[in-house]
Amino acid sequence: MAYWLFKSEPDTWSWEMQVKKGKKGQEWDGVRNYTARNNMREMKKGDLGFFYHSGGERQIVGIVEVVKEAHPDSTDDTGKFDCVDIAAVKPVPNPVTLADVKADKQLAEMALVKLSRLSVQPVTEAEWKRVCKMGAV
DNA sequence: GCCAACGTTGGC
DNA sequence: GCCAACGTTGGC
Repeated sequence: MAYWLFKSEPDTWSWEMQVKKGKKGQEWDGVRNYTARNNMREMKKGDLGFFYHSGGERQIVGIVEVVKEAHPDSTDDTGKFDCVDIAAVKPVPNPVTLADVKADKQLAEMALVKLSRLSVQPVTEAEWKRVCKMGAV
């Protein structure tokens, strides 16, 4: 089991929109970055991820599950990019903000801090547990 | 709205 | 294959 973090501008694709898609989930399409694509290719069905709102909110608001492994991105006409399908699992009762992550010594090495521009990031098991604890999951 | 970080593109 | 120019992202 691996853990990930999906970033999105809430104006473009929000947690609320993700929840409305239910258990069937939704293609995480539109990614045009090779590192992010490669991360998605590593994902297995059943892997879990955080759902992070960038922009004005900057906080982890929910937990998602990979429901379909990497396949060609239907919105990409170059054939270079893949995406996975993810479904909302449950909200984070106490959203963990970027400031919270930065202020926590155990999370200082998180990709969210170190690789702030990467839209699909790996999360270690230790980081996962720590954020879940902070978020009262 | 600015700016730093960084990925991508294109000329050589 | 290198590197400068450029565009985009995202935090502040």
